[in-house]
Amino acid sequence: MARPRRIDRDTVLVAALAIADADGLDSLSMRAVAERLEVTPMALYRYVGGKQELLDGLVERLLLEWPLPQSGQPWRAQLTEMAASMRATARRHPQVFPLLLQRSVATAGAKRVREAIYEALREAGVDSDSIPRIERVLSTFIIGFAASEAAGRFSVGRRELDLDVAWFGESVLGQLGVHTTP
Amino acid sequence: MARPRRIDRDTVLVAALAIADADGLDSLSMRAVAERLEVTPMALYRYVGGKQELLDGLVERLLLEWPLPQSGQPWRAQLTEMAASMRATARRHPQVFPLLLQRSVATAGAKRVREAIYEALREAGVDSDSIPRIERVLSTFIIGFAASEAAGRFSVGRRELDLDVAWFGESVLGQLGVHTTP
DNA sequence: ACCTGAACACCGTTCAAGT
DNA sequence: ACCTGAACACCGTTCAAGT
Repeated sequence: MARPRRIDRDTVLVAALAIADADGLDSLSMRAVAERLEVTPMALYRYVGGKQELLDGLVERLLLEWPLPQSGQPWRAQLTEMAASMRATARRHPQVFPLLLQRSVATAGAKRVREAIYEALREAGVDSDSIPRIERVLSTFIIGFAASEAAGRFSVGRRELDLDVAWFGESVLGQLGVHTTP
Repeated sequence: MARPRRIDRDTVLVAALAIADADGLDSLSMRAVAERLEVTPMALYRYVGGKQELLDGLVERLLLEWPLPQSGQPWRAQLTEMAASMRATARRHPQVFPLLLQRSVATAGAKRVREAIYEALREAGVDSDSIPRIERVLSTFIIGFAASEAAGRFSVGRRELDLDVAWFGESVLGQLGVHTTP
């Protein structure tokens, strides 16, 4: 007998994200998600394989819902905007964000963000052999920086951190001519 | 009645690190540490305040035992060596390492490493106002990179990652003249 | 001073059953 | 097809007691 579905995968992930944001990653349990959805813990296992897969799902959701910049803009503005929205996301989900550095780069969500950076680098005229390397450097820095900021690792204020990111951009992006096809 | 001490803070942290390295962070519990030390879970609470403080202690141990480079070497060699030993530590303790990005920069261990980088930057002739900013950029990149590498986030091999770090160093350190006092 | 014992309020997950 | 119930083997931590 087909019953009406009370929950689905997305309902579960949304509830999990809400709990993590409100009460922290330590309070995020299968049982807490179940309670919030007014369902038995075991009902969740149909939609997420278990706790680990739940965490993977959260990261993937963050990546897939990322606002990507308009590709009409100049490449440098695109990259700057992506860096800013990365930090904004980290501030919105400080508990979940650090997981980004621990999950593989091979998922659909990771690929989506990576391709946007590739596109900006192509528009910058970067030699195609150098693109993957530069993307790894850029994304690793900005994710690490945003995670650090969100976790309160730094001892200086937002203004100073804005300048840190600007300085990094100046150093790395300002150099891209070296790798540019003439 | 004074009894002989069966364990101390360091014994506890060493046991915890061993468990995390062998079985993963998920298997690291107060109870598991206690069992390994042949002691009751509650005996640990005299030496570490609780689970959170245990994790803080692990990070602090990693930072305090960091091999710092000889200060006789050229500044660039010092920084390169620190980056390499950071990645080596991450590979040795892949489970604990990512915690580095989530813990404050205000502890004694963090200060010790930071001062070594400051020293190298001073020897490079970097303007003293710029030093803290450059240190944040360098350490955030290299910790984020090492954590990503250890967690298997990247899809390319070690050789390629060595080149990533070299490229980053070239971009950022090669620029330091801009901030150098004449 | 240092450690134990018992207890409380939690976990993730399996397995069989209900509709 | 979708969810429940009971159970198992775990957690971190408090509180009072033992030596």
